[in-house]
Amino acid sequence: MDIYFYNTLTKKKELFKPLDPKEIKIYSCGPTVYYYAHIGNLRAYLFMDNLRRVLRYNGYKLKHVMNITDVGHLVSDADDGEDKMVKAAKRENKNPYEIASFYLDAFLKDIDKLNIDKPEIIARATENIDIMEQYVKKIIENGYTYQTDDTIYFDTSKLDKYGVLSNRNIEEQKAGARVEFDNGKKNISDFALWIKAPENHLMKWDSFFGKAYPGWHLECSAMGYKYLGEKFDIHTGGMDHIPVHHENEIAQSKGFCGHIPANYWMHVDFLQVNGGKMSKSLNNLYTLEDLKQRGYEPLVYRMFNFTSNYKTPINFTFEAMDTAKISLNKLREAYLTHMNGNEEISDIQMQEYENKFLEAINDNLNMPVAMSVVWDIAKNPKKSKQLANLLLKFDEVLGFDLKNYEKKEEELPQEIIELINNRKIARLEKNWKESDRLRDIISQKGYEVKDTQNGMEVIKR
RNA sequence: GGCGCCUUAGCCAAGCGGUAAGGCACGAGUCUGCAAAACUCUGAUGAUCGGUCCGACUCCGAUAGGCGCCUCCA
Repeated sequence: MDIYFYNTLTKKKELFKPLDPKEIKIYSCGPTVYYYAHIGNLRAYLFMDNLRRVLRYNGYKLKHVMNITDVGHLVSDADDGEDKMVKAAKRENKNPYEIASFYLDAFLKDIDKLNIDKPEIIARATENIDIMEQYVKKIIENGYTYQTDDTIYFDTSKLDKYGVLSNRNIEEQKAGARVEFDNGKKNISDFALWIKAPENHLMKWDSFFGKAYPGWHLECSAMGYKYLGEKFDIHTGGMDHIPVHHENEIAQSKGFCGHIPANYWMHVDFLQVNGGKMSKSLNNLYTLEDLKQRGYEPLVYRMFNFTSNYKTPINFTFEAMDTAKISLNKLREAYLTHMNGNEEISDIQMQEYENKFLEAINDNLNMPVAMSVVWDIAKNPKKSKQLANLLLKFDEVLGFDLKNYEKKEEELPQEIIELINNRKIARLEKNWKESDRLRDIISQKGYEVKDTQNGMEVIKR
């Protein structure tokens, strides 16, 4: 079935045509590992996961690269700022390499917890300095650069057009730019490719330009080229990458080989918190760990994300997280219930479910609509293994790990077990007063008591 | 100063030029000694104003509010 993606390059939803139907090539801008990922960051990787799973559900094989930025990026083009890695290193009294490996590890753990399907290739910038150097040399050879005492700049005025993604153009920006024009740059949109390292700079490499380090945007172009070639199918990233990072990647690629590196550019919009930006100063930056402490397992956050489309902003509220938490439990319960059912579902019905689901996910990853199909199945009054298996199939895209879900029989402390037994006796004797008293005690100790048709059920809260 | 986006019921939200998916909450009911759970039922005329059209939430314009980018940021 046809797949449609919204393409930032053309600003339209387009039919997806792979370069090579045997293998889809994707590049995703990954994290800069200088601190814990917050849930806004993680939305981007849930999107990436979603894209992977949808393509695979459609039968495609993937070659997907994600970079890990462990080279410090300067705070600005002018060489007067500290870079993020160095800043973090100072903060924690470690060297930048220790910072990188610590937070890379934390990041990988987070995406595992979210059940995110990892790209085939995870490439660290520091391990690819050589390819970046080659890349720059070629751009220089092709005549797209100029150099100052300490920096090699990309000359954006040499391009036929700069700003194809974001509709920016050099002239307009000059007019009302808020940013100071850096000394040495010819055009405001020019950017550093290769920078001579000051004496005290910690991360630097020997190169044709002396001890130096790469500019901000180079790593993605170079590693994309290394693993995927001059042209690949899809490039993903956050909204914020559109105006600078991805424009510059496009510029670099044009300077390197004359064309835009990817056919489809897909960007995730931001997660907002209570209608506004998430920021440290507002004290609303949450990590997975923060959510866990408030009682939301990581997959709840996954569920929450499926209420909206990736390319619109989503508003994070704890009310919505409660919704997601309950929903996830209901879906799991429904799955188990269907698993134990034996009713027949017609082929026509089954086919309709499959078609609707596929149509939704292939329509630019429309997860809200896909979920409506899932709920339709989950709430089907006929209880059927066929439906359970269908949910399992859809779970290849959803990623809730239903297959491994089973109702956990909580290991209850002896104290609680005794209370439960006493309550059972009280109930047999129809001593409701005692029964309620015991329920209150159990509840006070943090356990929830339910009297179902199959007897008493006690769950830790 | 420039570029762009958003505004749909209490909350998260989808789609669509022809009279608004889904989830959760709320409310009502069934069940139960009660409670919880489960199940059933139940809600919006689309920020405001104006225009185009036989017909607009869906297109155009204005107003209000919000968000993002132009500087590291998913």
